[in-house]
Amino acid sequence: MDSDPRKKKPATRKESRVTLKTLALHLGLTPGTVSAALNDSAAARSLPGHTKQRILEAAREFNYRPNYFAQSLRLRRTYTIGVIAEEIGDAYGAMIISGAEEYLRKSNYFFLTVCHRHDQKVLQTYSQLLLARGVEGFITTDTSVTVPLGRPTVAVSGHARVDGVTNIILDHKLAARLALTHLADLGHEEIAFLKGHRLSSDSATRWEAICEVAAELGIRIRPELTIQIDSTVSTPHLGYPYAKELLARRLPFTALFAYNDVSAIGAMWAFRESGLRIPDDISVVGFDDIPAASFADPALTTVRQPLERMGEIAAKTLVQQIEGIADSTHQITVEPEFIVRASTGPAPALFGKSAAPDAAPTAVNRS
Amino acid sequence: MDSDPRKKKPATRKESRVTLKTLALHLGLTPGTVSAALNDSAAARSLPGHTKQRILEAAREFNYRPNYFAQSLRLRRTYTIGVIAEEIGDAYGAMIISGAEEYLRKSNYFFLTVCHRHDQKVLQTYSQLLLARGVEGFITTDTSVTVPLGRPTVAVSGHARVDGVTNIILDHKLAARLALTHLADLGHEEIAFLKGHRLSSDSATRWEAICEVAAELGIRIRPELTIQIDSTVSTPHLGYPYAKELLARRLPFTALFAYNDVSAIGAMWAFRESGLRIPDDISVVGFDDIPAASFADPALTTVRQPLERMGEIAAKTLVQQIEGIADSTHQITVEPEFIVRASTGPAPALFGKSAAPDAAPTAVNRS
DNA sequence: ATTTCAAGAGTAAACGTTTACTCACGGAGA
DNA sequence: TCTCCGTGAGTAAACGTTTACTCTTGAAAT
Repeated sequence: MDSDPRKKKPATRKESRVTLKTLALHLGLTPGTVSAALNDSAAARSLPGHTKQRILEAAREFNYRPNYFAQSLRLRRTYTIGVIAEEIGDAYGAMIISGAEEYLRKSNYFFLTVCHRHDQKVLQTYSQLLLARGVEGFITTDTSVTVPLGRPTVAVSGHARVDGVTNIILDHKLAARLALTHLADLGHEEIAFLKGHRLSSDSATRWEAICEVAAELGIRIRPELTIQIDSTVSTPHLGYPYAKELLARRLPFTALFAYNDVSAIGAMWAFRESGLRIPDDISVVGFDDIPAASFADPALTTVRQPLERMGEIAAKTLVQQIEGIADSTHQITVEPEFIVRASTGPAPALFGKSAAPDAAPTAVNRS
Repeated sequence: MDSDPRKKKPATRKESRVTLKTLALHLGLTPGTVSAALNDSAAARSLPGHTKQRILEAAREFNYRPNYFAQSLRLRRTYTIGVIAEEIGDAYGAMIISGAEEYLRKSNYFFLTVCHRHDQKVLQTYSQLLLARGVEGFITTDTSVTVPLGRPTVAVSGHARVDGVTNIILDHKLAARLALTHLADLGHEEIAFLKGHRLSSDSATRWEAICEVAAELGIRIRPELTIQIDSTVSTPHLGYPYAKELLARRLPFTALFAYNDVSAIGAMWAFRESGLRIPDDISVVGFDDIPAASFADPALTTVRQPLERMGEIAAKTLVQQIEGIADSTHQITVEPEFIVRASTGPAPALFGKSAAPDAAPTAVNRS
C-alpha cells in the first residue's frame, strides 16, 4: 500500500517509463490500438475520432515518447547519418560539419562523427562501426571514397567515381580562372605555386585546373617555381619552409598562388622575413577563406570555398537520397567566390622579372 | 509485377542479415546458447570449450555483428553521449569536440552533436531529443547548465552549481595572474579591458578573477577603460568597434587585455588604423590561443586555454561517471598557459600615461 | 430471416538480444 | 535402488513498437 503511489507518478521521479502499454492500460485499450492511433496508420482508419482524441490526449498527458530503439528495431530506420571527417579541430572540417549540422537538425536527423586523419584503414574500420550503429548514409570530408561504404555517401571534396558516392566539389576551373585572371590583370607573369599534399583530396584536381587555365590564359607555369607540399602540419608553418625554398632558388617571380590559406599565410611570413613587401614586391593568393585569412596582415586575397554551404548541400543531398526523393548523382559542383583583399597588387613593373632575387638579398642584409 | 521491385528495393541489395538465429541454425544450436557463448555470460559456464570455439568461429566466419538496436533495447545501454555545443564552426567549439572525439572513440563511445547558439530554449529541446536517442550523458560547451538534464553532464566552461553537472573550468585566477603580472612587469599601469558577452559563460568568472588579481597586484582597473562586449559576431569585427570606442574616450592606456583572441585581433586593427604601433605604443593580450592568434601580425600574446585537453577531460570524466567508476564532482580546474608573442612589449615610458591620446590624432592625420 | 458490411477494437507475430529458468541425461554416492 | 548432482543445452519471456489479420457487434440490405 505504501509502494503503490510510486508507480502512479506519470511523468517523473522513479524513471517510470511511459510505454504504449502504460497508455493502453490507462485507456483500457491495447498497445496496438494506441500505436495505430498515434501513427495515424492504416489500421487507425476504423477508429472513431473521439477515441483517437482520447489517445492523443493521454499521450500528451503522460508525455509519451516512443522508444527510439524499439522503433528502429522494428522499422529499420534510424534517422542517423555518419560523418567521417578528416579532422574536426580545424576550420575546414568544422565549418563543413557546422553546415551539415544545421540542415540535419532541421530535417530531424542526427549524426555521429569520427575523424580519419587521412588514414584509409581507419576509414574502413569506422565506417563499419557506424554501419553497426545503423547510420543510413555517410558524409565524408577531404578524402576520396574509393570503395563503396555500404550506404549512400556524399564526399565533400571527393574525387573518385564510385557507385553510390556523390562528390561535392568546388569548380576548380573557375577557382583557377578567378585567381589567375586576377593576377594576370595585375600584370603578374612569373607566378609561383604551392601544390597541395598528395593526401589532400583536392590537390590533383586543383592543380590540373590551374594548368589548364594557365594554358588558356597564356600564363607560363615553370616547374622550378612550383613546390609540392608534403608536410601535414596545419599551421602556417606549413607554408613557411616552402616559401623559403622558393626564395632560395633565386628565380624571379612576383606572385604566389598557394594551396590554401594556411600555407599562404606561412609564405607571407617567409617573404616578409626576407624583406619583401606584400603586395608591393610580391602578391599572394590563398585558397579556402578560412577566418584567419581576413585576420592576416595584409589581409589575404583568396578563393573562398563556401564550406558551410558545401556541408549543407552534402546533408541535403544525402537526406534526399535516403528518403528516395533523389537518385545518386556522381557529382555536384559549387562555385567559389574570389575575395580580393590586401595581399595582391600590381606586379612590380620596374624591377620586372628580377624583383624577387634582387629584393631577397637586400632584405637578408637588412635584417 | 513491374511494380513489385520498387518496394523490394527500399534499402539495398541482398542485405542478408546475420543474426543469432542464422548462427544457431548453422550450428544446430539455439540463439540463446550462441548469445551466451559470445558474451561469455553466466549461462555459458556450463558450455564445454569446444562448443564455445565452434560458436566463436562461426561468428567470425559469418562476420556476425550484434544488432545494436536490439541490444540497446534489451540492455538499456547505448554507448552514446550527446554533445551540445554553442557552435561547431568556430575554433573554440571545434577544438573541444575534437578533444572529446578522440577520447570517446578510443573508449568505444559515439556522440551526437547539436548547436545551441546560446539559446536556452534550444538547449532544453535538444537535450530532450538526445535523451530520446538514448544518450547516456551530455557534454556542453560555453553555457551554464542551470537545470539538470536528466543524465550525467559535463559542462565545459560551465559555472552553475547543479546536481549531476561537472564543470570543467579554466583556472581564471591563474590566467589573470599570468597576464597581469606579464603586463605589470613590462611597466604597464593603465590597462584597458574588454569584458566578454554576458551570454558567454566564462565572462563573469574571468572578470572577477581579473579584478581580484588586479587588487592583489595593486593594478588599478578604471571603469572608463573597461568595455562590455555585447555583440555576438565571432570575427575580429567583434573587437574593432570597442577598441575604437576606447580610443575615442581619450583616456591614457598602454595595454589592452581583451576578452578573447578574436576581439584582441580586431582591437589591433583598430589601434593600427589609428596609427598606434603594437607593441611599441600599446600592448595587446588575448585569450584562448586560437590558431589565428599565432597567425596575427604581430603574433598575439595570449592566455592559452588547452581546449582539446578540456574536451578530452570532459569526455573522460563523463565516461567514468557513466561507467560508475567515479562520482560526479562539482568542478575540475585546468591550468592555462601563457604564450608570449609579439603583441606585448615594454610600456612606452617617455610618453607615459598620455601615449594613446597623443598618438591617436597623429595617426589619423597621417592617413 | 438471412446475408452483408462496416465500425471498432483486439491478437499476435516479428524485429534481434539477453537471461533466468528448465530439462534430460548419466554417473557417483548412499 | 534411489537420490543427488554436474554437464550441456533448450525454453521462453522480456525490451517497446508496428502491422497484417481476426473477431465481435449491430444495423442495413436482400
